[in-house]
Amino acid sequence: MPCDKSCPIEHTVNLIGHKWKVLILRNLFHQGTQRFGEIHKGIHGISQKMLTQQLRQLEADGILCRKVYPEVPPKVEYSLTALGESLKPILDEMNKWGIEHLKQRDVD
Amino acid sequence: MPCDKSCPIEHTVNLIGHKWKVLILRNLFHQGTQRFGEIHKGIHGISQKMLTQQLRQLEADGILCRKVYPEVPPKVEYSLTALGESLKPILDEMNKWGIEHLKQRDVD
DNA sequence: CTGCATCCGGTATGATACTG
DNA sequence: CAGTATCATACCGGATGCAG
Repeated sequence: MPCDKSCPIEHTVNLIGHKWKVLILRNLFHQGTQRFGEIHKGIHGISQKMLTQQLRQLEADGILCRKVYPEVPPKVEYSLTALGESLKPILDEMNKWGIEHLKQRDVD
Repeated sequence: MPCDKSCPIEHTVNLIGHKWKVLILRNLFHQGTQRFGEIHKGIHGISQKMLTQQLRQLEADGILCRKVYPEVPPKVEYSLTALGESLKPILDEMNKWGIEHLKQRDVD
């Protein structure tokens, strides 16, 4: 029933249903405003191209804000918008679940 | 800091950080135990192969249970395990966020 | 008839090198 | 430093085939 195109979960997934996007959000939630290189270092295994692509999509969806400083060397900062901040409860739940599940893993 | 390999969010993302997996979980949470064809119909745009692949991964990770009935015509049912059920709060938050955000969209 | 494995063509992704 | 361009590769979707 909620599986139409107006399904809330489907809508959410269309915006952040991608591994890298969640990890980008995690970084911004935890570190606040960050530069491109900072985010890149903080996410293990992502390529520059993929990071650029995902950042641009998140920006286009109004989840984060991209601020370019016209300097040399170039400096670009990314920060969460209000819409991005509103995703925090989801990230929190994922964090809580991960903690619980890692505890169980340790028991094994 | 939490960005090591033991980061809870990264762990969670590795298990369900995929668009189709979240939608599969949504279906099972909403409809309970379902057959392959039911899930396929319920998720718009997914191919049979992708559905099979994602279901197998979720099964391998212990999130859902696959039960084959040796009948003609064949029948395969998928249901959530206890581990899968424990993901519900995450789905709930995604649902809540989607509802809120769709409301804002309507205003536009 | 259902569930799913295989083959093939298009698309997305990763590694590297290069630019402003 | 923050990307872009290029190319090799891996992944994905669609059609087909097959077993039960």
